[in-house]
Amino acid sequence: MADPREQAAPAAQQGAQQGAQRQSPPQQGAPQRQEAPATRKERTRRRLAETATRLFTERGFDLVTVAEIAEAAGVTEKTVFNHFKAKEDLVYGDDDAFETALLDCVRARPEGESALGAVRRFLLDRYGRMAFDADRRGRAQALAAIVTGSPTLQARERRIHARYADALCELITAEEHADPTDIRPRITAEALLTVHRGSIASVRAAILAGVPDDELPGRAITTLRTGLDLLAHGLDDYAVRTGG
Amino acid sequence: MADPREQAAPAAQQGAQQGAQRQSPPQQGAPQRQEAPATRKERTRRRLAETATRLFTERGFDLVTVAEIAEAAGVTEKTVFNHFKAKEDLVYGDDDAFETALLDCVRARPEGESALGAVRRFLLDRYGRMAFDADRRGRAQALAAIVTGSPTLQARERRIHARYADALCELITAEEHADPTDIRPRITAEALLTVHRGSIASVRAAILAGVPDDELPGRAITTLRTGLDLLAHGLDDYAVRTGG
DNA sequence: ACTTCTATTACAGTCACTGTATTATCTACT
DNA sequence: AGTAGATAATACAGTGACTGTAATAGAAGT
Repeated sequence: MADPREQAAPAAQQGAQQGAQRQSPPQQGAPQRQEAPATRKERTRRRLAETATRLFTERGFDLVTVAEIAEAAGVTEKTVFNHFKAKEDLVYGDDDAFETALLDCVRARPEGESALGAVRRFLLDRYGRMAFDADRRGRAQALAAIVTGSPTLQARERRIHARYADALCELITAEEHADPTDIRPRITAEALLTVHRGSIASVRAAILAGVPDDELPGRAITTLRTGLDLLAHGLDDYAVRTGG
Repeated sequence: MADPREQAAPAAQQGAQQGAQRQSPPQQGAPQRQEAPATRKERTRRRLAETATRLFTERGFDLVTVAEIAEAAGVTEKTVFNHFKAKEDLVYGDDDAFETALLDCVRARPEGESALGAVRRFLLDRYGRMAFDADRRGRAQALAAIVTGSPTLQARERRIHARYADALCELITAEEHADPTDIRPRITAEALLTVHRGSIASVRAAILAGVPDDELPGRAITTLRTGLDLLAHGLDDYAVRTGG
Protein backbone atom coordinates (compact mmCIF):
# COMPACT_ATOMS: atom_id res chain seq x y z
CA MET A 1 0.00 0.00 0.00
CA ALA A 2 2.57 2.49 -1.07
CA ASP A 3 -0.34 4.02 -2.92
CA PRO A 4 -3.78 4.37 -1.43
CA ARG A 5 -5.19 3.45 -4.78
CA GLU A 6 -3.75 0.00 -4.38
CA GLN A 7 -6.28 -0.64 -1.69
CA ALA A 8 -9.07 -0.22 -4.10
CA ALA A 9 -7.30 -1.77 -7.06
CA PRO A 10 -6.14 -5.25 -8.01
CA ALA A 11 -2.88 -4.54 -6.25
CA ALA A 12 0.12 -4.46 -8.46
CA GLN A 13 -0.34 -6.28 -11.73
CA GLN A 14 -0.29 -4.01 -14.67
CA GLY A 15 2.58 -4.36 -17.07
CA ALA A 16 6.07 -5.66 -16.75
CA GLN A 17 8.53 -4.23 -14.33
CA GLN A 18 11.98 -4.82 -15.66
CA GLY A 19 11.69 -1.92 -18.01
CA ALA A 20 13.90 -3.87 -20.40
CA GLN A 21 10.83 -5.56 -21.80
CA ARG A 22 8.54 -2.61 -21.49
CA GLN A 23 8.62 -2.11 -25.22
CA SER A 24 8.57 -5.72 -26.21
CA PRO A 25 5.06 -6.93 -25.31
CA PRO A 26 2.96 -3.94 -26.35
CA GLN A 27 -0.81 -3.91 -26.64
CA GLN A 28 -1.38 -6.31 -29.48
CA GLY A 29 -4.35 -5.98 -31.83
CA ALA A 30 -6.97 -6.94 -29.26
CA PRO A 31 -7.96 -4.16 -26.86
CA GLN A 32 -6.88 -5.50 -23.47
CA ARG A 33 -9.89 -5.65 -21.18
CA GLN A 34 -9.37 -6.20 -17.49
CA GLU A 35 -10.15 -9.92 -17.30
CA ALA A 36 -9.13 -10.52 -20.86
CA PRO A 37 -6.86 -13.21 -22.34
CA ALA A 38 -3.56 -11.79 -21.06
CA THR A 39 -0.30 -13.16 -22.28
CA ARG A 40 1.34 -16.18 -20.75
CA LYS A 41 3.82 -14.00 -19.01
CA GLU A 42 1.11 -11.89 -17.45
CA ARG A 43 -0.78 -14.95 -16.30
CA THR A 44 2.26 -16.44 -14.66
CA ARG A 45 3.11 -13.19 -13.02
CA ARG A 46 -0.37 -12.79 -11.62
CA ARG A 47 -0.46 -16.36 -10.42
CA LEU A 48 2.84 -15.88 -8.65
CA ALA A 49 1.73 -12.70 -6.92
CA GLU A 50 -1.54 -14.29 -5.83
CA THR A 51 0.08 -17.48 -4.61
CA ALA A 52 2.66 -15.49 -2.72
CA THR A 53 0.09 -13.25 -1.09
CA ARG A 54 -1.87 -16.29 0.02
CA LEU A 55 1.16 -17.91 1.58
CA PHE A 56 2.33 -14.67 3.18
CA THR A 57 -1.09 -14.22 4.72
CA GLU A 58 -1.04 -17.73 6.12
CA ARG A 59 2.44 -17.73 7.58
CA GLY A 60 4.01 -14.29 7.26
CA PHE A 61 6.38 -12.85 4.72
CA ASP A 62 9.60 -13.90 6.36
CA LEU A 63 8.50 -17.46 7.01
CA VAL A 64 7.73 -18.28 3.41
CA THR A 65 10.61 -19.11 1.10
CA VAL A 66 10.68 -18.22 -2.55
CA ALA A 67 11.15 -21.90 -3.31
CA GLU A 68 7.83 -22.65 -1.63
CA ILE A 69 6.05 -19.97 -3.59
CA ALA A 70 7.48 -21.35 -6.80
CA GLU A 71 6.40 -24.87 -5.96
CA ALA A 72 2.91 -23.79 -4.94
CA ALA A 73 2.59 -21.90 -8.21
CA GLY A 74 3.98 -24.80 -10.19
CA VAL A 75 7.10 -23.12 -11.52
CA THR A 76 10.80 -23.03 -10.87
CA GLU A 77 12.35 -20.70 -8.33
CA LYS A 78 14.24 -19.07 -11.16
CA THR A 79 10.98 -18.23 -12.87
CA VAL A 80 9.89 -16.26 -9.83
CA PHE A 81 13.01 -14.16 -10.09
CA ASN A 82 12.53 -13.77 -13.80
CA HIS A 83 9.26 -12.01 -13.03
CA PHE A 84 10.11 -10.20 -9.80
CA LYS A 85 13.53 -8.93 -9.09
CA ALA A 86 13.14 -9.33 -5.37
CA LYS A 87 10.89 -11.25 -3.02
CA GLU A 88 9.35 -8.00 -1.79
CA ASP A 89 8.17 -7.19 -5.29
CA LEU A 90 5.71 -10.05 -5.01
CA VAL A 91 3.87 -7.79 -2.59
CA TYR A 92 4.60 -4.35 -4.00
CA GLY A 93 4.00 -4.64 -7.69
CA ASP A 94 5.17 -1.79 -9.77
CA ASP A 95 3.77 1.59 -9.22
CA ASP A 96 5.44 4.47 -10.91
CA ALA A 97 1.82 5.46 -11.30
CA PHE A 98 1.63 7.12 -7.91
CA GLU A 99 4.84 9.04 -8.36
CA THR A 100 3.87 10.25 -11.79
CA ALA A 101 0.43 11.37 -10.67
CA LEU A 102 1.79 13.16 -7.62
CA LEU A 103 4.41 15.02 -9.58
CA ASP A 104 1.94 15.94 -12.30
CA CYS A 105 -0.40 17.38 -9.74
CA VAL A 106 2.32 19.50 -8.16
CA ARG A 107 3.66 20.57 -11.53
CA ALA A 108 0.25 21.64 -12.74
CA ARG A 109 -0.86 23.46 -9.61
CA PRO A 110 -2.48 26.82 -10.12
CA GLU A 111 -0.83 30.12 -9.43
CA GLY A 112 -0.72 31.01 -5.79
CA GLU A 113 -0.82 27.41 -4.59
CA SER A 114 2.03 26.02 -2.56
CA ALA A 115 3.55 22.60 -3.01
CA LEU A 116 1.83 21.61 0.20
CA GLY A 117 -1.47 22.81 -1.19
CA ALA A 118 -1.04 20.75 -4.32
CA VAL A 119 -0.16 17.63 -2.37
CA ARG A 120 -3.16 18.23 -0.13
CA ARG A 121 -5.46 18.37 -3.13
CA PHE A 122 -3.84 15.31 -4.59
CA LEU A 123 -4.07 13.17 -1.50
CA LEU A 124 -7.54 14.30 -0.47
CA ASP A 125 -8.74 13.43 -3.91
CA ARG A 126 -7.18 10.00 -3.83
CA TYR A 127 -8.33 9.10 -0.38
CA GLY A 128 -11.71 10.57 -1.05
CA ARG A 129 -12.14 8.10 -3.86
CA MET A 130 -11.31 5.13 -1.72
CA ALA A 131 -14.07 2.58 -1.87
CA PHE A 132 -14.34 -0.93 -0.59
CA ASP A 133 -16.34 -3.96 -1.45
CA ALA A 134 -15.84 -7.22 0.42
CA ASP A 135 -13.17 -8.36 -1.96
CA ARG A 136 -11.11 -5.21 -1.82
CA ARG A 137 -11.46 -5.00 1.89
CA GLY A 138 -10.21 -8.55 2.13
CA ARG A 139 -7.19 -7.81 0.00
CA ALA A 140 -6.42 -4.60 1.82
CA GLN A 141 -6.67 -6.40 5.12
CA ALA A 142 -4.37 -9.18 4.03
CA LEU A 143 -1.88 -6.66 2.73
CA ALA A 144 -2.03 -4.65 5.95
CA ALA A 145 -1.42 -7.75 8.01
CA ILE A 146 1.45 -8.91 5.86
CA VAL A 147 3.25 -5.59 5.88
CA THR A 148 2.60 -4.93 9.54
CA GLY A 149 4.20 -8.24 10.34
CA SER A 150 7.34 -7.85 8.29
CA PRO A 151 10.23 -5.48 8.94
CA THR A 152 11.59 -6.43 5.56
CA LEU A 153 8.51 -5.11 3.83
CA GLN A 154 8.43 -2.00 5.96
CA ALA A 155 11.97 -1.27 4.92
CA ARG A 156 11.02 -1.69 1.32
CA GLU A 157 8.11 0.64 1.78
CA ARG A 158 10.37 3.28 3.27
CA ARG A 159 12.57 2.91 0.25
CA ILE A 160 9.65 3.43 -2.10
CA HIS A 161 8.57 6.53 -0.25
CA ALA A 162 12.10 7.81 -0.25
CA ARG A 163 12.06 7.53 -4.02
CA TYR A 164 8.86 9.54 -4.21
CA ALA A 165 10.36 12.14 -1.92
CA ASP A 166 13.50 12.33 -4.04
CA ALA A 167 11.45 12.96 -7.13
CA LEU A 168 9.33 15.60 -5.46
CA CYS A 169 12.41 17.21 -4.00
CA GLU A 170 13.99 17.42 -7.39
CA LEU A 171 10.88 19.02 -8.84
CA ILE A 172 10.68 21.64 -6.11
CA THR A 173 14.38 22.38 -6.34
CA ALA A 174 14.02 23.04 -10.04
CA GLU A 175 10.92 25.17 -9.65
CA GLU A 176 12.39 27.28 -6.90
CA HIS A 177 15.73 27.62 -8.63
CA ALA A 178 17.09 26.53 -5.28
CA ASP A 179 20.74 25.68 -5.16
CA PRO A 180 21.48 22.04 -4.39
CA THR A 181 22.65 22.80 -0.89
CA ASP A 182 19.31 24.36 0.04
CA ILE A 183 17.65 21.91 2.34
CA ARG A 184 14.16 23.32 2.03
CA PRO A 185 12.99 21.33 -0.98
CA ARG A 186 14.08 18.14 0.71
CA ILE A 187 12.39 19.00 4.00
CA THR A 188 9.23 19.91 2.19
CA ALA A 189 9.17 16.79 0.09
CA GLU A 190 9.96 14.43 2.91
CA ALA A 191 7.50 16.04 5.28
CA LEU A 192 4.70 15.78 2.74
CA LEU A 193 5.46 12.16 2.07
CA THR A 194 5.46 11.53 5.78
CA VAL A 195 1.86 12.63 5.86
CA HIS A 196 1.12 10.14 3.16
CA ARG A 197 2.83 7.43 5.14
CA GLY A 198 0.94 8.40 8.23
CA SER A 199 -2.36 8.20 6.42
CA ILE A 200 -1.51 4.77 5.13
CA ALA A 201 -0.61 3.68 8.61
CA SER A 202 -3.84 5.01 10.01
CA VAL A 203 -5.94 3.29 7.38
CA ARG A 204 -4.11 0.06 7.96
CA ALA A 205 -4.59 0.25 11.67
CA ALA A 206 -8.28 0.94 11.18
CA ILE A 207 -8.64 -1.95 8.79
CA LEU A 208 -6.93 -4.34 11.14
CA ALA A 209 -9.04 -3.05 14.01
CA GLY A 210 -12.18 -3.92 12.11
CA VAL A 211 -13.43 -0.42 11.48
CA PRO A 212 -16.32 -0.62 8.99
CA ASP A 213 -15.62 0.16 5.37
CA ASP A 214 -17.61 3.35 5.13
CA GLU A 215 -15.69 4.94 7.97
CA LEU A 216 -12.30 4.33 6.44
CA PRO A 217 -12.17 7.19 3.96
CA GLY A 218 -13.29 9.60 6.66
CA ARG A 219 -10.53 8.49 8.97
CA ALA A 220 -7.94 8.75 6.26
CA ILE A 221 -9.05 12.24 5.38
CA THR A 222 -9.05 13.38 8.98
CA THR A 223 -5.54 12.07 9.40
CA LEU A 224 -4.45 13.80 6.25
CA ARG A 225 -5.98 17.12 7.20
CA THR A 226 -4.54 17.03 10.68
CA GLY A 227 -1.08 16.29 9.42
CA LEU A 228 -1.10 18.80 6.61
CA ASP A 229 -2.55 21.53 8.78
CA LEU A 230 0.20 21.02 11.29
CA LEU A 231 2.84 21.31 8.60
CA ALA A 232 1.12 24.26 7.00
CA HIS A 233 0.93 26.29 10.19
CA GLY A 234 4.30 25.33 11.54
CA LEU A 235 5.57 22.96 14.17
CA ASP A 236 6.67 25.56 16.63
CA ASP A 237 3.33 25.79 18.34
CA TYR A 238 2.99 22.07 18.73
CA ALA A 239 4.19 19.99 21.65
CA VAL A 240 5.01 23.01 23.74
CA ARG A 241 6.04 22.07 27.24
CA THR A 242 3.61 23.37 29.81
CA GLY A 243 4.14 23.72 33.52
CA GLY A 244 3.16 20.76 35.73
CA MET B 1 27.25 9.28 10.30
CA ALA B 2 23.87 8.69 11.77
CA ASP B 3 25.11 10.97 14.48
CA PRO B 4 27.01 14.13 13.79
CA ARG B 5 29.19 13.34 16.74
CA GLU B 6 30.47 10.32 14.91
CA GLN B 7 32.30 12.62 12.60
CA ALA B 8 34.29 14.01 15.40
CA ALA B 9 34.57 10.81 17.38
CA PRO B 10 36.30 7.48 16.87
CA ALA B 11 33.28 6.29 14.95
CA ALA B 12 31.37 3.53 16.57
CA GLN B 13 33.40 1.57 19.03
CA GLN B 14 32.27 2.05 22.55
CA GLY B 15 30.65 -0.88 24.17
CA ALA B 16 29.03 -3.98 22.83
CA GLN B 17 25.98 -3.89 20.68
CA GLN B 18 24.04 -7.06 21.24
CA GLY B 19 22.60 -5.75 24.46
CA ALA B 20 22.65 -9.33 25.64
CA GLN B 21 26.21 -8.83 26.78
CA ARG B 22 25.79 -5.26 27.92
CA GLN B 23 25.87 -6.42 31.53
CA SER B 24 28.46 -9.11 31.15
CA PRO B 25 31.69 -7.19 30.42
CA PRO B 26 31.23 -4.18 32.67
CA GLN B 27 33.95 -1.74 33.51
CA GLN B 28 36.30 -3.92 35.49
CA GLY B 29 38.50 -2.53 38.24
CA ALA B 30 40.76 -0.58 35.92
CA PRO B 31 39.39 2.75 34.76
CA GLN B 32 39.09 2.30 31.00
CA ARG B 33 41.13 4.94 29.29
CA GLN B 34 40.69 5.44 25.59
CA GLU B 35 43.76 3.58 24.35
CA ALA B 36 43.85 1.26 27.31
CA PRO B 37 44.29 -2.52 27.40
CA ALA B 38 40.83 -3.49 26.20
CA THR B 39 39.64 -7.05 26.35
CA ARG B 40 40.31 -9.54 23.60
CA LYS B 41 36.78 -9.19 22.38
CA GLU B 42 37.06 -5.44 22.11
CA ARG B 43 40.34 -5.67 20.28
CA THR B 44 38.96 -8.11 17.74
CA ARG B 45 35.89 -6.01 17.25
CA ARG B 46 37.89 -2.88 16.65
CA ARG B 47 40.24 -4.66 14.30
CA LEU B 48 37.30 -5.96 12.31
CA ALA B 49 35.67 -2.57 12.01
CA GLU B 50 38.93 -0.96 10.95
CA THR B 51 39.78 -3.66 8.45
CA ALA B 52 36.30 -3.48 7.01
CA THR B 53 36.37 0.28 6.69
CA ARG B 54 39.69 0.09 4.91
CA LEU B 55 38.43 -2.46 2.41
CA PHE B 56 35.15 -0.63 1.90
CA THR B 57 37.05 2.54 1.16
CA GLU B 58 39.22 0.78 -1.36
CA ARG B 59 36.54 -1.09 -3.25
CA GLY B 60 33.10 -0.09 -2.01
CA PHE B 61 30.78 -1.71 0.50
CA ASP B 62 28.99 -4.01 -1.88
CA LEU B 63 32.12 -5.29 -3.56
CA VAL B 64 33.75 -6.55 -0.41
CA THR B 65 32.62 -9.88 1.00
CA VAL B 66 32.48 -10.66 4.66
CA ALA B 67 34.75 -13.59 4.02
CA GLU B 68 37.39 -11.21 2.69
CA ILE B 69 37.10 -8.98 5.71
CA ALA B 70 37.48 -11.98 7.97
CA GLU B 71 40.54 -13.18 6.13
CA ALA B 72 42.14 -9.75 6.11
CA ALA B 73 41.55 -9.47 9.84
CA GLY B 74 42.84 -12.98 10.45
CA VAL B 75 39.66 -14.51 11.79
CA THR B 76 36.85 -16.78 10.65
CA GLU B 77 33.79 -15.45 8.89
CA LYS B 78 31.73 -16.69 11.79
CA THR B 79 33.72 -14.50 14.15
CA VAL B 80 32.70 -11.45 12.20
CA PHE B 81 29.07 -12.34 12.70
CA ASN B 82 29.68 -13.06 16.35
CA HIS B 83 30.67 -9.43 16.74
CA PHE B 84 28.38 -7.72 14.25
CA LYS B 85 24.98 -9.00 13.52
CA ALA B 86 25.00 -7.68 10.00
CA LYS B 87 27.59 -6.53 7.51
CA GLU B 88 26.27 -2.98 7.74
CA ASP B 89 27.04 -2.89 11.44
CA LEU B 90 30.72 -2.93 10.56
CA VAL B 91 30.13 0.64 9.40
CA TYR B 92 27.46 1.83 11.79
CA GLY B 93 28.67 0.76 15.17
CA ASP B 94 26.21 1.08 17.94
CA ASP B 95 24.75 4.37 18.81
CA ASP B 96 21.85 4.35 21.15
CA ALA B 97 23.82 7.30 22.46
CA PHE B 98 22.31 9.70 19.96
CA GLU B 99 18.79 8.53 20.58
CA THR B 100 19.16 8.74 24.31
CA ALA B 101 20.67 12.21 24.20
CA LEU B 102 18.03 13.51 21.83
CA LEU B 103 15.18 12.17 23.91
CA ASP B 104 16.72 13.47 27.11
CA CYS B 105 17.02 16.91 25.61
CA VAL B 106 13.39 16.95 24.53
CA ARG B 107 12.21 15.50 27.80
CA ALA B 108 14.07 18.07 29.82
CA ARG B 109 13.13 21.11 27.76
CA PRO B 110 12.05 24.16 29.70
CA GLU B 111 8.50 25.36 29.99
CA GLY B 112 7.25 27.15 26.92
CA GLU B 113 9.64 25.39 24.56
CA SER B 114 8.25 23.29 21.74
CA ALA B 115 9.58 19.92 20.70
CA LEU B 116 11.02 21.63 17.65
CA GLY B 117 12.74 24.16 19.87
CA ALA B 118 14.33 21.43 21.93
CA VAL B 119 15.54 19.58 18.90
CA ARG B 120 16.92 22.81 17.51
CA ARG B 121 18.91 23.41 20.65
CA PHE B 122 20.09 19.85 20.66
CA LEU B 123 21.25 19.75 17.07
CA LEU B 124 22.80 23.21 17.07
CA ASP B 125 24.76 22.25 20.12
CA ARG B 126 26.00 19.03 18.55
CA TYR B 127 26.92 20.51 15.23
CA GLY B 128 28.41 23.52 16.93
CA ARG B 129 30.84 21.23 18.69
CA MET B 130 31.96 19.57 15.50
CA ALA B 131 35.70 19.80 15.15
CA PHE B 132 38.12 18.20 12.77
CA ASP B 133 41.76 17.34 12.79
CA ALA B 134 43.34 15.61 9.83
CA ASP B 135 42.59 12.19 11.23
CA ARG B 136 38.92 12.86 11.89
CA ARG B 137 38.50 14.54 8.58
CA GLY B 138 39.98 11.51 6.92
CA ARG B 139 37.66 9.14 8.68
CA ALA B 140 34.63 11.31 8.02
CA GLN B 141 35.57 11.52 4.37
CA ALA B 142 36.00 7.77 4.06
CA LEU B 143 32.67 7.20 5.75
CA ALA B 144 30.94 9.72 3.53
CA ALA B 145 32.33 8.08 0.43
CA ILE B 146 31.39 4.59 1.57
CA VAL B 147 27.83 5.48 2.45
CA THR B 148 27.30 7.64 -0.59
CA GLY B 149 28.33 4.72 -2.75
CA SER B 150 26.11 2.09 -1.20
CA PRO B 151 22.33 1.84 -1.40
CA THR B 152 22.51 -0.90 1.18
CA LEU B 153 24.06 1.44 3.71
CA GLN B 154 21.68 4.23 2.86
CA ALA B 155 18.79 1.90 3.55
CA ARG B 156 20.30 1.00 6.85
CA GLU B 157 20.70 4.63 7.70
CA ARG B 158 17.07 5.29 6.94
CA ARG B 159 16.20 2.47 9.27
CA ILE B 160 18.27 3.95 12.04
CA HIS B 161 16.65 7.32 11.61
CA ALA B 162 13.24 5.70 11.54
CA ARG B 163 14.03 4.19 14.91
CA TYR B 164 14.96 7.59 16.29
CA ALA B 165 11.76 9.04 14.91
CA ASP B 166 9.72 6.24 16.45
CA ALA B 167 11.22 6.93 19.83
CA LEU B 168 10.67 10.66 19.57
CA CYS B 169 7.15 10.09 18.34
CA GLU B 170 6.40 7.92 21.30
CA LEU B 171 7.72 10.53 23.68
CA ILE B 172 5.66 13.31 22.14
CA THR B 173 2.56 11.16 22.06
CA ALA B 174 2.92 10.50 25.75
CA GLU B 175 3.61 14.11 26.62
CA GLU B 176 0.69 15.43 24.62
CA HIS B 177 -1.67 12.74 25.83
CA ALA B 178 -2.39 12.31 22.16
CA ASP B 179 -4.42 9.30 21.20
CA PRO B 180 -2.58 6.77 19.08
CA THR B 181 -4.46 7.71 15.94
CA ASP B 182 -3.27 11.31 16.15
CA ILE B 183 -0.75 11.73 13.40
CA ARG B 184 0.81 14.90 14.71
CA PRO B 185 3.45 13.38 16.94
CA ARG B 186 4.61 11.22 14.08
CA ILE B 187 4.72 14.10 11.62
CA THR B 188 6.63 16.20 14.09
CA ALA B 189 9.12 13.51 14.92
CA GLU B 190 9.76 12.51 11.34
CA ALA B 191 10.05 16.06 10.11
CA LEU B 192 12.59 16.90 12.78
CA LEU B 193 14.63 13.84 11.98
CA THR B 194 14.51 14.77 8.34
CA VAL B 195 16.29 17.99 9.19
CA HIS B 196 18.93 15.95 10.91
CA ARG B 197 19.29 13.76 7.86
CA GLY B 198 19.49 16.78 5.64
CA SER B 199 22.25 18.27 7.72
CA ILE B 200 24.19 15.06 7.56
CA ALA B 201 23.79 14.98 3.82
CA SER B 202 24.97 18.55 3.48
CA VAL B 203 28.04 17.96 5.61
CA ARG B 204 28.86 14.86 3.64
CA ALA B 205 28.52 16.65 0.37
CA ALA B 206 30.76 19.44 1.63
CA ILE B 207 33.36 17.00 2.87
CA LEU B 208 33.43 15.15 -0.42
CA ALA B 209 33.61 18.44 -2.28
CA GLY B 210 36.72 19.36 -0.35
CA VAL B 211 35.30 22.21 1.67
CA PRO B 212 37.86 23.16 4.32
CA ASP B 213 37.37 21.89 7.83
CA ASP B 214 36.65 25.18 9.48
CA GLU B 215 33.77 25.90 7.16
CA LEU B 216 31.99 22.66 7.83
CA PRO B 217 30.31 23.48 11.13
CA GLY B 218 29.04 26.72 9.68
CA ARG B 219 27.48 24.97 6.74
CA ALA B 220 25.88 22.38 8.92
CA ILE B 221 24.41 25.04 11.15
CA THR B 222 23.09 27.05 8.26
CA THR B 223 21.42 23.96 6.86
CA LEU B 224 19.93 23.17 10.23
CA ARG B 225 18.60 26.66 10.79
CA THR B 226 17.12 26.87 7.32
CA GLY B 227 15.34 23.58 7.69
CA LEU B 228 14.06 24.17 11.18
CA ASP B 229 12.89 27.68 10.39
CA LEU B 230 10.92 26.36 7.48
CA LEU B 231 9.23 23.77 9.64
CA ALA B 232 8.69 26.24 12.44
CA HIS B 233 6.94 28.80 10.27
CA GLY B 234 4.99 26.38 8.17
CA LEU B 235 5.33 24.95 4.70
CA ASP B 236 2.37 26.70 3.21
CA ASP B 237 4.33 29.78 2.22
CA TYR B 238 7.07 27.80 0.57
CA ALA B 239 7.21 26.69 -3.04
CA VAL B 240 4.22 28.80 -4.00
CA ARG B 241 3.60 28.75 -7.71
CA THR B 242 4.01 32.16 -9.25
CA GLY B 243 2.82 33.37 -12.61
CA GLY B 244 5.14 32.96 -15.55
C1' DA C 1 48.15 -27.70 37.26
C1' DC C 2 43.22 -27.45 36.99
C1' DT C 3 38.85 -25.60 36.52
C1' DT C 4 36.05 -22.09 34.43
C1' DC C 5 34.75 -18.94 31.57
C1' DT C 6 34.82 -16.79 26.95
C1' DA C 7 36.35 -16.08 22.33
C1' DT C 8 37.15 -18.42 18.24
C1' DT C 9 36.76 -22.08 15.00
C1' DA C 10 35.01 -26.03 12.15
C1' DC C 11 31.31 -27.50 9.88
C1' DA C 12 27.10 -27.90 7.91
C1' DG C 13 23.25 -25.68 6.36
C1' DT C 14 19.44 -22.06 4.74
C1' DC C 15 17.87 -18.67 1.74
C1' DA C 16 17.79 -14.80 -1.52
C1' DC C 17 19.51 -14.00 -5.70
C1' DT C 18 22.47 -14.41 -10.34
C1' DG C 19 24.17 -16.23 -14.85
C1' DT C 20 24.20 -19.30 -18.56
C1' DA C 21 22.90 -22.70 -21.49
C1' DT C 22 19.07 -25.56 -22.87
C1' DT C 23 14.35 -26.97 -23.68
C1' DA C 24 9.54 -26.12 -24.09
C1' DT C 25 5.86 -23.23 -25.68
C1' DC C 26 3.73 -19.90 -28.04
C1' DT C 27 3.20 -16.64 -32.47
C1' DA C 28 3.64 -15.41 -36.95
C1' DC C 29 4.32 -16.30 -41.43
C1' DT C 30 4.23 -19.08 -45.63
C1' DA D 1 -0.95 -27.25 -41.46
C1' DG D 2 3.84 -26.70 -40.77
C1' DT D 3 7.69 -24.40 -39.63
C1' DA D 4 10.98 -20.46 -38.24
C1' DG D 5 11.69 -17.25 -34.67
C1' DA D 6 10.76 -15.21 -30.54
C1' DT D 7 9.70 -15.81 -25.71
C1' DA D 8 8.96 -18.15 -21.45
C1' DA D 9 10.41 -21.55 -18.46
C1' DT D 10 13.85 -24.85 -16.74
C1' DA D 11 18.19 -27.20 -15.29
C1' DC D 12 22.19 -26.42 -13.19
C1' DA D 13 25.73 -24.43 -10.87
C1' DG D 14 27.16 -20.85 -8.14
C1' DT D 15 27.76 -16.56 -4.73
C1' DG D 16 27.18 -14.35 -0.52
C1' DA D 17 24.93 -13.06 3.82
C1' DC D 18 23.67 -15.17 7.74
C1' DT D 19 22.47 -19.11 11.41
C1' DG D 20 23.16 -22.94 14.72
C1' DT D 21 25.81 -26.25 17.07
C1' DA D 22 29.44 -28.67 18.85
C1' DA D 23 34.29 -28.78 19.49
C1' DT D 24 38.72 -26.27 20.62
C1' DA D 25 41.86 -22.71 22.09
C1' DG D 26 42.98 -19.03 25.07
C1' DA D 27 42.75 -16.04 29.28
C1' DA D 28 41.87 -15.86 34.46
C1' DG D 29 41.34 -17.28 38.87
C1' DT D 30 41.81 -20.87 42.64
